[in-house]
Amino acid sequence: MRLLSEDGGPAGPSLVYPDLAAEVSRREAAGSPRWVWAAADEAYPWLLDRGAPRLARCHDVKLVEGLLLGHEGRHRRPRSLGAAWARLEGRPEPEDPPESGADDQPVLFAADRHRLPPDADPLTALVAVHAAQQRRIAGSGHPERMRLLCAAESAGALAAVEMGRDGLPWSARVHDDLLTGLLGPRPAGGARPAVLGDLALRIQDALGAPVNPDSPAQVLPAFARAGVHLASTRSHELRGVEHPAAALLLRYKELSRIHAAHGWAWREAWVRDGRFRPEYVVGGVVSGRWATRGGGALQIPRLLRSAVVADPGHRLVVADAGQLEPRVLAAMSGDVGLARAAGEGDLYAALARDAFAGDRPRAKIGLLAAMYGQTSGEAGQLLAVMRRRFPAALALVESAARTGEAGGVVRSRLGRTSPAPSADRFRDDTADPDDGASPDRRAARSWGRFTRNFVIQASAADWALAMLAALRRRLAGIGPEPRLVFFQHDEVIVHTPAELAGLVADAVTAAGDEARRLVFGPVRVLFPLQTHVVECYADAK
DNA sequence: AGCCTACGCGCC
DNA sequence: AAAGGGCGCGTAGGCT
Repeated sequence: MRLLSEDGGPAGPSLVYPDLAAEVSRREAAGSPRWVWAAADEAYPWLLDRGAPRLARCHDVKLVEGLLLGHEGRHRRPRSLGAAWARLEGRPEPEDPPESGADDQPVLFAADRHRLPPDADPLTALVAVHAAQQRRIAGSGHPERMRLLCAAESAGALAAVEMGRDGLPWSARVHDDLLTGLLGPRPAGGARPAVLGDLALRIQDALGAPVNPDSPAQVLPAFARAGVHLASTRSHELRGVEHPAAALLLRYKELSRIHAAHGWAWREAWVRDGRFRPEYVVGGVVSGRWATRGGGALQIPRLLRSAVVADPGHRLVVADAGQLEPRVLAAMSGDVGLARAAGEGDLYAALARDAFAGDRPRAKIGLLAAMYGQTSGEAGQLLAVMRRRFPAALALVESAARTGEAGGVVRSRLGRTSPAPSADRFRDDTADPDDGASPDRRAARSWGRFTRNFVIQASAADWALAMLAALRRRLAGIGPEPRLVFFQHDEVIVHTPAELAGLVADAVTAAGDEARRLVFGPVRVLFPLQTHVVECYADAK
């Protein structure tokens, strides 16, 4: 195993260590190095498997390359170390390898893993690409912001590996009791629970026709024959239907979804040793949100959250940033009225009091419409109120929408950049504004809604990532036991010995403040993290 | 059989 | 006048 010596630099010698994990351990304890590697999702599990400690900091070349390419308007170029190095050398770029799950790649800087040509020395390439990335960061419009973004993204990569390995505490017994209560005893051989078959029969009786309740193509005509004309079989539409089959179908949908998506088969696939271990994909969403592979980790139904139970003597510290996106809009736009509302704990209530005659639901709809670009129904009217009372906030989102409609790109607070619209999804026809309903125009408006939301969602992700990185560092300061076990957009769960839960809760609050300061500077907007110390996730709401 | 899209629903 | 953002993943039903 090789490691670049401290005084090495691009031309310096590399050192060879028979036991790299031990050397990494020694250096991590001796100082606070920032480890530079091609991709944390490959190198870090490999090191942890061999006894390396948790590492404080890293620079993930692949993730940083993705951020820089996006910022430079080259979203679709390959991001691997080999591709970045080939661009530096003026060689043809290799395609990125297909994303895949964990593997047992036995070496850290193996050329083929990163699409390096056979004659390239991986360590030389890594050093050269890292240096070039530092120059590109320094040359970006806001170097401090881009540096922070790259550091937070890289820290996120460490947290993602750790969370995927630690897993979310999951009680098979509680889960089983829930399933049995809803679906009856587990049928043998993966068969459909009797409750579902029974509901299907009752639906057929009610409709007077044999239908598969899972098939909208069969259900719609069956309802039509019964005199009920529906545009779709979506739940919100069925809820307004008097026909007895509607209620039965709604119950069927609810239960069959639990069975199919989070039933016994799901648990056998994803829960081992009392832990649900999804694979987090950092940078999996262009806005900077994480994705997951397998297990649907970002959609754990509320109904099943009672199965998330702390170990004996432990607690879950559950923290979520309420109303994050409107607070982000307030902080970024500097809108005086919205910032005043965002200086309070319940932003929507403050907004309602200040501008919507105390009607909180209408205030919420108006604000969401501004951020999502909704104008149908009541939203259009509420939007007019928003525009009059919060002009700076509306100007920000509407400017982002216009940029997108014209084919331009927008950036988050820290510089994460929206992709340019692809030619097949978008053609600019602003020269022909009278043709209001043309497919091209609709596509442009759709892209405008995307960029409108991007500036908010991506800046919220900036904050969340900075918060996660700060929290991870603060938890390490408490000790080895408190562990991040879940992260979902604006929510984190820490699993900790009960006696440390108070310290963990304090660390959460401090991390939120730190993220606000780092990402948005000295703004009055609050980003409150609601923190609950519980034994069971379901008790946190 | 595998691959693709449409639909629908869970989460934020 | 009208225009609701981002995901993962299940089944159905068509295709090769």
